[in-house]
Amino acid sequence: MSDRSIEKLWHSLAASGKISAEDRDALIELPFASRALEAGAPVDRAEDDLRHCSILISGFAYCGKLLRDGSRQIVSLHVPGDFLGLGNIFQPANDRETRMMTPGSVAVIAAPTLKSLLSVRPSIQNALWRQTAVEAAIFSEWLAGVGRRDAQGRIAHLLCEFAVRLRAAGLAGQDRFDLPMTQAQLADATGLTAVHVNRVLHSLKQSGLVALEKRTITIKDWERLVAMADFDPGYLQSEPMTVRT
Amino acid sequence: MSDRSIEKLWHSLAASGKISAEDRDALIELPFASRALEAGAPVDRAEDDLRHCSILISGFAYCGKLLRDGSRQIVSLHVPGDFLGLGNIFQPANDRETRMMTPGSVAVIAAPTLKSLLSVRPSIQNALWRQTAVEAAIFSEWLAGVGRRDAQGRIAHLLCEFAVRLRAAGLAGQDRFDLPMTQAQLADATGLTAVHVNRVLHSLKQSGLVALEKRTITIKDWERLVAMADFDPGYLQSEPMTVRT
DNA sequence: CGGAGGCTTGAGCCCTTTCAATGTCTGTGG
DNA sequence: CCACAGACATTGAAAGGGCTCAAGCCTCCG
Repeated sequence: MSDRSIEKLWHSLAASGKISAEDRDALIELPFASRALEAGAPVDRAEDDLRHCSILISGFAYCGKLLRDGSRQIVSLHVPGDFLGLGNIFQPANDRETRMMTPGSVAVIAAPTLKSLLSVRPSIQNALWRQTAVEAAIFSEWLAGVGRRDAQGRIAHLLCEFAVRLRAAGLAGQDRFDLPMTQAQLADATGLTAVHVNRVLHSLKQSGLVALEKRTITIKDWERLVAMADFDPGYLQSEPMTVRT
Repeated sequence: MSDRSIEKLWHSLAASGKISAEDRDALIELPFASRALEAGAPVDRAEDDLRHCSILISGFAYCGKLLRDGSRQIVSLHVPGDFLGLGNIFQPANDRETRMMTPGSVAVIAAPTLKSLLSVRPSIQNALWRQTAVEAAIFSEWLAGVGRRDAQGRIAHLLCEFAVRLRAAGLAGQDRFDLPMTQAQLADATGLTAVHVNRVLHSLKQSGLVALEKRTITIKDWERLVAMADFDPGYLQSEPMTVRT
């Protein structure tokens, strides 16, 4: 994997735990396979028997669960630097699909290879555990939203969360960013209908909370949006925990 | 912690990873504080500055998120052997509450103490990571349910999941078990209303899928219930992953 | 015996969905 | 440069699943 593309991962791992230079080197040495992907392309094609994890280098991705009736629930959104399919280490999940929302690239690594690294480098294992924990926290936050917030609150919450995560990844300014998903995907992420997402989006606009131009969002009244979403960004970060290195 | 009470934990950890006898001993030696709790009692009272984790020894518990408007979303149910508040290791969560659903007991341990054990015993860390991963998988399953299943599907799914988890913990027979929660709690777990939960429960009964006596559930037609819930138990288990010991 | 928490049931409303059609944008090929 | 296709966005009307409100009931327990 090129030093260039690993930077994002490095940044996100370092943000979530103490990792030594040796850890970093060990990570870089791994046999990654870089893949460029188009928008809509599945990320975790399991053409061989091995399971894989990947690191999102550029672009945005989502992970969704397919229900038997054909509907879909998007359960997570991913920004560059995120691990994709970490759960594949423990469990195969045949009803999940991870796809790119935009063109981008990933670095793929076979799960067994990653596993053997982890057994030698507990601090990396710790960092990945932490990422799983943050993911779980986001899940439960979404769960609360879909279960107990109305449509406006859900959309508002998703906008808040995405804005914060983009800023953390250094990909967005203060209150203006590109929302790289269609309204249908927004609907699948919030448990709504594309039609209703459209209406809610426009009601947010008419209320003066946001501005919409194509897929660029400008948050015009952060305070009211946060209030409407009942948004508290605490769950997105986790403070580093000391681990013997 | 008594050898008796650690058995459940031991069982659940061993089920999720290779743990050596030394690991087991190291775990038992930890300074646990055993606490008996009444139904409805909060589990993670943070009366001191330290954060705590606990292990549920007996009884059932839930973890919920409180929304600002006073509503609540229960995000997880816990059976004996589960770790409670594992997320506390990484993040303080002031909008969460973990409470007992029934009388029971927990073994409490300060998070820093647990941390220091983990840094010495990677395989225990691995087992806890795995438990976090399973929890995340359950979250996302619930998310899909609340987002995309109708009320009947959600209730049916919860019943299926709980039955399977109880059996895995050795606490229930084939198709008959005690559901240790009120209909209001069921509602908070499924994103519904207590009133509607009541109606759905009775419609399941009238359809001949389940029988209800007080809070004892008998699943009378497992196949149709699974179909209605679109239930696939795969996400509840994770196969052990080899780790250097 | 009284109170509290939980369960049950009914009626009406509302948010969201469904269905269906139209509009807009972008890229492609003639 | 225009015609066309396809994906996405927008809008309206009507239906429905679940909610709200409200009352009554049961059961346990002090």
